[in-house]
This record gives sequence, C-alpha cells and structure tokens, in this order.
Amino acid sequence: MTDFQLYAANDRAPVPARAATIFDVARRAGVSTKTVSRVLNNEGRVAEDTLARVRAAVADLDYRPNPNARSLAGRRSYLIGLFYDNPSSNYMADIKGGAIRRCQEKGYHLLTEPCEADDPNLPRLMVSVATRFRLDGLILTPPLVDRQDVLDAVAAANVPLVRIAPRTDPERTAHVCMDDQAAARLAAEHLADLGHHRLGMILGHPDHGAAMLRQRGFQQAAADRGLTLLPHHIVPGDFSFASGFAAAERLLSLPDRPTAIFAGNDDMAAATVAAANKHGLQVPRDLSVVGFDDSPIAQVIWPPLTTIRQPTMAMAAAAVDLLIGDGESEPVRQLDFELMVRQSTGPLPG
Amino acid sequence: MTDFQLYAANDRAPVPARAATIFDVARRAGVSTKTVSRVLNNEGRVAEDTLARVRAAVADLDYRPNPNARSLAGRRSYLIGLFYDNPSSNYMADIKGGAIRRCQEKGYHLLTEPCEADDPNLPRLMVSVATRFRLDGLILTPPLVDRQDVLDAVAAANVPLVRIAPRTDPERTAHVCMDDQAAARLAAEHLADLGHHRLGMILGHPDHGAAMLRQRGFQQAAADRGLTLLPHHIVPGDFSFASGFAAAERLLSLPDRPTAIFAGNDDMAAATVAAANKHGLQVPRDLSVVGFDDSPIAQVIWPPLTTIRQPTMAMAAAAVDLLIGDGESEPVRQLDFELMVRQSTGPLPG
DNA sequence: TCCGGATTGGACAACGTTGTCAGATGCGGC
DNA sequence: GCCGCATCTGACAACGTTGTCCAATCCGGA
Repeated sequence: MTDFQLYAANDRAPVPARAATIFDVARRAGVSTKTVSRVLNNEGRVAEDTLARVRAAVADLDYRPNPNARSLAGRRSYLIGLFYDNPSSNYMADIKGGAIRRCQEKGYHLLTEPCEADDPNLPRLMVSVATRFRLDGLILTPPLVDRQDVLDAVAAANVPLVRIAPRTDPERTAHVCMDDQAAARLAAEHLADLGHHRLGMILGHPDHGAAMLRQRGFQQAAADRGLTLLPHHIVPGDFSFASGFAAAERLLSLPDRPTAIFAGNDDMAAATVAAANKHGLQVPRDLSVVGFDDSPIAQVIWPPLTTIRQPTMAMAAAAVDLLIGDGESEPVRQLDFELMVRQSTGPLPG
Repeated sequence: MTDFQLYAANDRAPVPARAATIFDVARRAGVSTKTVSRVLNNEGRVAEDTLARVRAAVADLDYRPNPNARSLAGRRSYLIGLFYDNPSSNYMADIKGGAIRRCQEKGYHLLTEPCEADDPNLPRLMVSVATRFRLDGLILTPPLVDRQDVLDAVAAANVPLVRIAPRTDPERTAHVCMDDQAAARLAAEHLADLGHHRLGMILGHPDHGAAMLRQRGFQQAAADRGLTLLPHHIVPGDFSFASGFAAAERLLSLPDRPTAIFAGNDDMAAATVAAANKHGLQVPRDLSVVGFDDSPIAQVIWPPLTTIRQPTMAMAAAAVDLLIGDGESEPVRQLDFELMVRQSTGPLPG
C-alpha cells in the first residue's frame, strides 16, 4: 500500500496504476473506513466537518468504490436487470437507452439480457441471475410481462419487479404504462376528422395485451363516429414489418379497399406505406396511414408517418425510478401519449 | 448455513431461498473449495474421478459462482466493456446484439456505456470504469476508435482493447475490420454494369475513417470504368438520415442530376429514396440508389435497398473472441462483405 | 457534579471467490 | 526399501466493501 500514488483532481494528473481504496480515503481524511462508508451511502449520523473532510478526500483521490466489493458485502448491487425478447429493435433501443441514461444519472448500471420468451426454464434463469448478481431490480417488457410463471418465481424470490406494459390484469406488480386504448381512439378520430369513413386496421401480435387495447380503442371510436369498419378490413399482423407488408397487400388488393389504414405499430405502418408505393398508390393522396409508437422508423421514410408518440424512453426511465425509489411512491405510473401529425395522413380527396 | 435447501436439477424443484455457494459444492463432493475452484476455472491438475465428482455436485446444486466474489478475488471479471457514441441506433443495435450473444456463449457479460465522443475526460472515465470493474477488455467503435488520448490511456492502464474500425493507422491495437474500399468499388461496379455513367455520391462523416475509404474506393472504380463523377455530384453528409435527405435534395434539384447515387450508409440511402419520392421520382426507374451496411432499414422501405452487407454482428462477435482468446490468435481480423442486390437499383432506362 | 440519552466514530467479522504455498500421495528407478 | 519427482489437494490469506455492535463524546437536566 506504500506504492500508492496520490494524484490531484486535475486533467493533467497521471492515471493511477492502482485505483484508490476506501482505506486510502480514510487515511487521508483521518477517519475509519466505516465512516467513509457512511458518507458514501448517505447513512447520516456524521458530523459536518467530518463529512466535509471525507468528501474532500474522495474528490482528491478521485475515489470511486469498487462495485464488486460493494455488492459482495452489502445488500445492493447498483445493478438493474432488463430481460427482453422483443423483436422490434427500434422499440428495444429506446427502452435500453432510456433505462441506461437514468441508471447513469443515479449511479446504477444496467445488465441487459436477451432471452427466449418460450423458454420453460426462464423463471429459474431469471431468479438465478437476479440472486447471483444481487440485482436491485428487474424490468420486464412485453411479451415477457405476461408470463405467469416468471412473475410467480420473481415474486417468490423477493426481487423487485417493474413491468412496462399495459394495465391488463390486477395489479400484482408495479408497472409503467400508457393508455393504449385512448391513444388508438385518438388515431381513429384524427382519420374521421380528415373525412375518411372506410377504415382499415392491421392488428398487432395477439400475445401482446397492447394489441387488443389498440384494436378496442380504434373500434370504439369508429363506432362512436358512425364509421364503417368492415370485418374483412381488420387483418392480423404481429408487429413485424413483414407481417404488415403482407396485411397491407391484402387490404390494398381489395376492390373496396379502405382509404385510411391504422397499423398496430410503426413497423407495420411503414410496411403499409411501402406496399402502397409498390402498388403505385401515393400516400397520403390515395391512402392515409397512421402508425403507433413514433419509433425512429416513422421519420426515416417518405412520407414521414403520422403516429401516436409513445414515450418509450421516458417509460423505461420511470421504471428505473420505481425500482430505485424505495417503494414510497405510487407503484403505477401512467405516462401521456401524443398524436404526431405528419405527412402520411391527409384529407379524403373528392 | 444449516437452512440451505438441497434441490435436484429438475424443473419441479423449488427455487432455493439462498443460492448454493462453493462451500456447498465442496462439501457435497467431499473436497476443498480450492479444488472446486480449480474445476470451475479449468486449471487442470485435478484427478479424473475428483473432476467427475465435483462436476456432479455442481450440476446437482445448480451451482453458479457469484460473479462479484469471483472478480473481487481473482483477476478476471468476466465482463467486457463496450463504449460508444454512435448516433446510428441500427448499427449499434447490431454491434450490441452480436457482442452480447457471443458473451453469453462464453459465460461473459457485456457492460454497455454510452458516452460523449468529445468529452475531454473520456480517457480517465474509461480507465476508471475498466479498473474499477476489472473489465477483461474493452471494445471501441467509430468514432471513438480514433481518439489518440483514449488509446494512450487505455494502453497505459494495460487494458486489452479491440477496435471495430477500418485499418487506417499503424496497427497499435487489435482490431476487426472489413475492406471498405473494395466494398465501395464493388458498389460502383454494380452501377456501371447496369449502364449508369453519371454517378453521384453522398459522403459519410469526415471524422470516420470509413467515410474516406468508401469515397476513395468509389472514385477509383469510377475512374477505372471511365465513368463521370463530377465534383459537384459529390456532396457531404454525416451518416444521419437528415444529412442524407438534404444532400439528396441538392443532387436531385440539379439540372444534370446523376442517374445513380451511392450513399455512404443505409440511413442516407433511405433518405435518398425518401427525397426521390418527395420529388416524384420513382426508384429505380428514374434513380438507382446503393447504400452501405445492410442495416435493418434497408429492408423496411420500398423499394428495399441494394446495399453492401457489412457483417456487423459478426464483427462484434469477433471482437469479443479476440478479447477472450488469450491473444494467441492473429490480432487483426478482416471479415467479408457482400453486395446485396435488391430493388433500389435497375438498368439505366433508354 | 453526575447521569442518561443522543450522536458520532471505529474494530472486526462477514460476503464468496481465487492466489499462494506447502503438504500429501503415487510412482518409477536404483 | 528408499528417494526424488510429478501430480494432486487443501489451509489460509487476500480482494474492498458494508453490517454489527460497542465505545467515546457531547449535551442538557437533576
């Protein structure tokens, strides 16, 4: 420990060969390691001047605690796990981005673990990773949020969990959501306002609760406004571009094809625009398209998509907050959506 | 330790309240903890039957070592750091995906850290995270790969590093690359084969070495084939969709506009297609477009992009391999590219 | 002056693994 | 039968932090 090299907190300081430990800080501040620990963890019960001295020593040494030792000794790992099996890379990129950013702000890190949604061993795997790493919490996204066995196992292991998911079932865990149904209603009303009355819809993956809510909202609004929504104008999809393309081709080949289509997400909406291009139809002149999510793809095609902006990054950040905040706040957080009117929708011609 | 609950390795076994430790395994196998450690880390020098006994105990208890304790005590963390500041979420998603997958296969984990490419404190930050977490290695992507101060600091701290980057400078670190120049040449030749002779190009971000190589390759091939590549048909971009859109609008407004455009990446190629749509031009009838990367966006627009397939996921996986393999293999890995001919290119009409 | 309680500080044992180093064992050769 | 050497095994001390628990100090009131 004698070869430890002090270095001042300026930019020209050499990078130390060995990182400072809590002992170095304690020595420099003239206190015990435990007192340093108290300061670091805001345990309170430390006198003003001691506190200042320790803080100064930490700054001088550019000390940061070793996370491994910390989580080995303590109860927390400052690590949050994000398990997912969602094929939409745009959606997941936003989720990860939002979560990572908030974690960084709070001094946490994010462990992202892709997995298989139909793996029967998933509950064991998740609990194993959680206990092994002493994860401070788990974030789940669709479609994992609906696996009962996973929820049971995680609850039994006493690992805090937040689901990013529509509020479909009795609230057995904390979760972050938005009102998918109201959002879909808003989308339908936008089309109605533009004068469209023959609407089509491409559904999302039936395993995702959100898919059903969006369908319900859209149908409600159509009914309220007296619009026709023929059964064969509601076609299945699974949130993927390919499924959307196929569905759109079906709709656009119909003799009585709809003049406006609401797709369950942006990938399928983009596919609808692509299919329209292929069929020689101009968007929005010949066909209006509304998407859902406002994922990056919405603005990376022509025309840019009119879509429901889902605050994905904010939702992920809120999930982190729920996990870190000591459960004192409301365990359900509903965030606002917004209709982004761009150029894929227009008035019904004629 | 008396309340530890044994459980067999079948699916009905209850999830244990406390995870098994190396002591439990040692006790069950009738050996010391050190011997268990030897088996786990393949240190060799363990008798056949002892090995089998330990392996059986590990399996029975579903034992997995605590990663925190492991990296606290040992030299390795089984953790690889990926620092990045790349605005292309598609590219980064592939990088992360490829790296995570390979890490999982090898029992490692990936710590992803977004950062600011122009943060003067970056070298210190990276070294700090690396030493603190005892990272087994670092992966860098453009444009971070070109920061000399970062490379210096990392080298001084003795942290293994792999760059995913074109081979622009003397090989001071291991790296994974592809031949950007040859790939760009291939793209130009494809356009020449289709009969185009008035070509345009949208350049990538000048800070990325790859941008220059792609330009050079494209120009070489054009010269070799005797094609015209007018100076004002080469316009700047920065790899973003927005920059590509602006560049494409400039090119398409020209009275002598090119009949084919090579964009520095897929985002800008997609923007070119979008701009063409906006201008009432049909792709590929009125304009051929070639991209670079074969990122997801290439197949999510209409028409799907002809592009150079860059094996991004494989490159990330190779980077992980280089880091984990004990430096025995060649520290430079060049992977193959491929021209994906889709429907954004076609013969020159007339 | 002394006492009780609140506040602050510190010694020491976890936490679960690997590194070090010495000890035990087995085997072939003389 | 003994020695030397290679092979295998284990006791014990790190690793860097937090938790537990007790000691010291300070304050106001009796």
